Amino acid sequence: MKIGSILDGQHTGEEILIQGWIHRHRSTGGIVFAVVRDATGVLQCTVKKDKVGEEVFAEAETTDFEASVRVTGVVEEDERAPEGYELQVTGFAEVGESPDVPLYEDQGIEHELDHRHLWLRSQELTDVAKVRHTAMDAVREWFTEEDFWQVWPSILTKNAAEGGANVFELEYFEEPAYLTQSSQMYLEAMIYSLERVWCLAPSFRAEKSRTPRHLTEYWHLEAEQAWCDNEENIEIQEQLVAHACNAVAERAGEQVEQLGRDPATLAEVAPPFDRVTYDETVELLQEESHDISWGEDFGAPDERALARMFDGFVFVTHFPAKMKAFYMAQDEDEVYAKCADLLGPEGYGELIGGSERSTDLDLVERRLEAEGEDVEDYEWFLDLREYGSVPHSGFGLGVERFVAYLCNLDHVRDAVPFPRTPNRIQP
RNA sequence: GGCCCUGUAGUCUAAUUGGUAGGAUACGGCGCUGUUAACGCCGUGGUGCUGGUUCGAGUCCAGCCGGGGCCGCCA
Repeated sequence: MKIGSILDGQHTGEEILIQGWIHRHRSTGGIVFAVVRDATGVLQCTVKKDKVGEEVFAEAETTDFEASVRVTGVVEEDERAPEGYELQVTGFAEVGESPDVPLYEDQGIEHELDHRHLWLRSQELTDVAKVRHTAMDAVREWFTEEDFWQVWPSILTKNAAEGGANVFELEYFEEPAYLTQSSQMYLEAMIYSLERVWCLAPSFRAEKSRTPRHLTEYWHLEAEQAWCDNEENIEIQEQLVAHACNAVAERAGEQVEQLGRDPATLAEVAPPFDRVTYDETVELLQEESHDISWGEDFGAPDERALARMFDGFVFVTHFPAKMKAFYMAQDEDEVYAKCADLLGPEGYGELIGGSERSTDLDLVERRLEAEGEDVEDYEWFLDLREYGSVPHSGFGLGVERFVAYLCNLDHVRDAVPFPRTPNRIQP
């Protein structure tokens, strides 16, 4: 029997069996209170010595925190129990003992990360996992509803892309290869048959970034659409994000509330989001005495200031083309890129980077060369512009950053079960 | 790549100008028939490593190792 269904009042008065782990354990001599957790909730099990006999009582009294147990008993409504229901125990069996489990109320961050495999049992990380699941579920259903096909690109690649030296290199038999930083180029290849595609794949950055917004391995939600310009691209993003926020509010409201995020704020998220151009943003920041001039990218403090000005999600559009990636479409003067970054509320920073893609074979080649890339490695990508080229756009969302926002986390590492940071690859 | 902080029992932490390392929690034992991170009493257990300064180092210095925060880079 699942604890959740007991807490829903479906089994009051019945004798049932639950299976779970010891969440709390108290004893007053003649009564043991064992609070048992399963994936659906926690339930207090009350073991009375005069009801169960010496042997069962001893088993319940000596069990450990986090031990796994099977408990039988009669469900009763009782206001003295933490959840309003408790199990009057008739049988108690430990399945797996748990001597000296290194989990405590007051853990330092180092201990917590060293024991991440156990700390995942905490209420907080369980709530985050459920919210993340719900958000990704919502994303999938939105894409399907909007005629997008989910596709599965390769993770091992020859193309460094994004013009970065920050790739993880590995030996692919005798030749060097890399872990992907973005699936974009593979998605672009697939729009010629499926037109609208999306993927959820890991991306890797070999960058020693130690900030609340960076992981070396993160999950990248990317989409690419044929026959789509920058404007429509933005509309897709805001609808997708709004749908996911609304779904989380509706289906995981309890979890986000527990994590300190008011579900109502997520329920209210709706398109259209605010938009500002890069030029306007620079002016706004300069008015607030930020040290920024035209042609410079925004820093984290700039993004936080912007978040305060707009109170919600905001798109910053039309960045100077030379600041942005080689594949972005540009205006006629080649000054601005047809792109948009989505900044999250409350200083969560850049959640999405997206753009219309350039179909100008010549321009893409020039930009690649300017970034010191070997054009030969990109032949296949350039081929896409050679054969049946089509206006198209796409974007990439940082899943952990989005989940961090949904869950009110102060660091993206808690948005993923096993965070990878520059000096942590275990557990 | 830049700036800053930090390392004391299993865990969280205290220790004044350098002077016998204290508490909490966990764990072990005893007690307790309605606990809510139960409680009461008793017990075990500690200064990351190497060197230096000093009569004396958790404290000051150097190096090493570990960890964290902020920024750049980006999602």
